[in-house]
Amino acid sequence: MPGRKLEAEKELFYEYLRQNGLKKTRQKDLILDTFLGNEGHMSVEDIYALVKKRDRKVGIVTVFRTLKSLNACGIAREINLGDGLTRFEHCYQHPVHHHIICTKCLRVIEFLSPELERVQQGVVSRYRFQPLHQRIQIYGLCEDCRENRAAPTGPQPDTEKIFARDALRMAIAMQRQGCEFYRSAASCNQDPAGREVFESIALEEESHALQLEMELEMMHRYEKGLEEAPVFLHFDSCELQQLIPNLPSDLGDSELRLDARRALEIALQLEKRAAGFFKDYAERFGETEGKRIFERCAEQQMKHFASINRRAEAIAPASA
Amino acid sequence: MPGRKLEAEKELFYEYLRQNGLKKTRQKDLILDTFLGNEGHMSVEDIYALVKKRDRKVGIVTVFRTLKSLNACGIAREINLGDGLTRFEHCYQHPVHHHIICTKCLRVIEFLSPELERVQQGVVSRYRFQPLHQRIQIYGLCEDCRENRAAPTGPQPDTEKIFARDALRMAIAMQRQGCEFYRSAASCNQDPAGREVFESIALEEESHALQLEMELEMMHRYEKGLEEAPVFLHFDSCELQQLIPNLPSDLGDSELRLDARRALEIALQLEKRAAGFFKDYAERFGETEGKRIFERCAEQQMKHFASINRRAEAIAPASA
DNA sequence: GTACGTGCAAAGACTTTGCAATGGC
DNA sequence: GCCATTGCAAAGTCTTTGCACGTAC
Repeated sequence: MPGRKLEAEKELFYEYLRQNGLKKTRQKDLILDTFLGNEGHMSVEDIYALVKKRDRKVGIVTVFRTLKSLNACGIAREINLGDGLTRFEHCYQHPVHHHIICTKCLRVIEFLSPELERVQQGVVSRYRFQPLHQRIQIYGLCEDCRENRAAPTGPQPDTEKIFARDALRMAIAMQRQGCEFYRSAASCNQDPAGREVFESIALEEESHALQLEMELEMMHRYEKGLEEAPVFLHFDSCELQQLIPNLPSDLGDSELRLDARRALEIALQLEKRAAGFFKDYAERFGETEGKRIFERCAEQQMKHFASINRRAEAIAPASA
Repeated sequence: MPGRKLEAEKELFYEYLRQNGLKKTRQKDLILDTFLGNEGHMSVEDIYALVKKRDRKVGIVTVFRTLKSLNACGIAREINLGDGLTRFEHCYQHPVHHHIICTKCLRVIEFLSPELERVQQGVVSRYRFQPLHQRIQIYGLCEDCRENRAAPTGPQPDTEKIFARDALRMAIAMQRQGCEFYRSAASCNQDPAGREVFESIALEEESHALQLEMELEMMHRYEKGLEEAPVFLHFDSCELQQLIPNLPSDLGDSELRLDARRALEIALQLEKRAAGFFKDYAERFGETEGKRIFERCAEQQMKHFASINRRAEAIAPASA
């Protein structure tokens, strides 16, 4: 599985070479391999040192030139972490992100925050500015350095994996929240048929949540250290909360009475919103595993929507 | 008035020199003057070119060294706008801010967004990271470049002035909102004494708003181009809206009936919140004119609070 | 008079370019 | 065989350092 991605990256590079009339060489291959085999934010010198270990005859100029190519074809991204060196990070199927940099141990935390993006979008739009790329870097001291502890040095899972994990976590949170909503709606509902509807949908949500949790479990098993890796995608649980429909509370809370049809309508509302929400999220990201998870969730919600809709139509055929 | 700030900056530099056993020289003075006399984000070369016009014998090394000193004593701030040059911007009594950079015309828009700050703070705190400084830069195309217009070249007012303007604008918006609230509360209120209270407070707010507006007017008159300068401080009017108390709406909206005492209590609530709000804002910024405006507003709101409080006590002496 | 300041030149750090030999295709 | 590639050296860019002379205090 991880090998497949490596292959895809190499193929992408070769394709780039072909399309530009460039040639495949031992050195380029070696540099690509070295770059792909190392996570983190490496300077030219870093990569040169690693390459030299494998072939002492490679020149640093070739490393410069090859990294420029890797940058051009979307495998590497040139970044500047404020130390005057050009550094390169993995770019292929990695979401664009921001950096938190410890000025003491030089550890870099990558993160993404749709809320930050939203606020920023609001700002630039006031100037009618068209943003093309951005640089958000926060410098300071990490917890370990502040407390004079050694930073953990184990191999870090790569950002795409962490992003996928966080996407799954978000999907699970959504599913769990839906589940809880249907359960509480069922328990409040005095109408037996409506209650039954909520209960059955809660079960469906539960089963989907379990499925996602299992998937997350598998992911953790395959990827060492993934579970402990710091959060990458910051999502706001309030955002999820807002998708939950309000139960009609004109009556006292305990006197809720929704028949099957009304219950199904409410469920349709939630499923539709959730689908839209995930679709929206999926669209924010370039081709990544996380994006695919969001897409899948949106699809699944739409399917659930459709199945609930069929049920609603069976009760009372739709008008129009 | 602007001369006074210049003097303060020079004095700050001389003080720095004295405290570090360094010497005051013709060259340092010339470089400081040149830096202070030019807004914008100048590279060493830029400043060197300007300095050379006044004294051909000055060396670029001296410019490098002097700018390092200016950076060290808080008059200049070293920034990196992604073009590989170290640039310097005014720092003394200028709020820290972010940059939007047009990659075509190289124009730089400075901005500040407390909301962005808030989101960012939320992110770093999840990593228990202690942020010390940050770099937020958005690259893209400005409106003028997208539409192939020439960028306006008039002299830009400096950021501190624009910040002060925006602080005033915010204070005015707050005052206007309060005014509107008291007016509408008065018109809804069926209790004559309560209505009179709201009306009189509305007048006080109005007078304060007018005072601030006059101040803004003066500011515009003294500073060419200030009125048209793009927004620097992005504040969210919802944030202001949230300070407005909800009128008790247990009854129908038109049946509001608040006696003088209740009306005064509601006014106290608003004034207190507003004072807290401005105090909070003032605390976010270093020594700048904008900060002082926020502080003054907080004070004024506290005074208003006290005066309303006296009125409330006159009606019914406070318990405890 | 002492010690920092200055400006020149030189060095340093990072990156790019020129060029002759090499090696894909 | 053509032409991109490579690795060396050299150059380029931005910045800092070394040093002898100058000058502020």
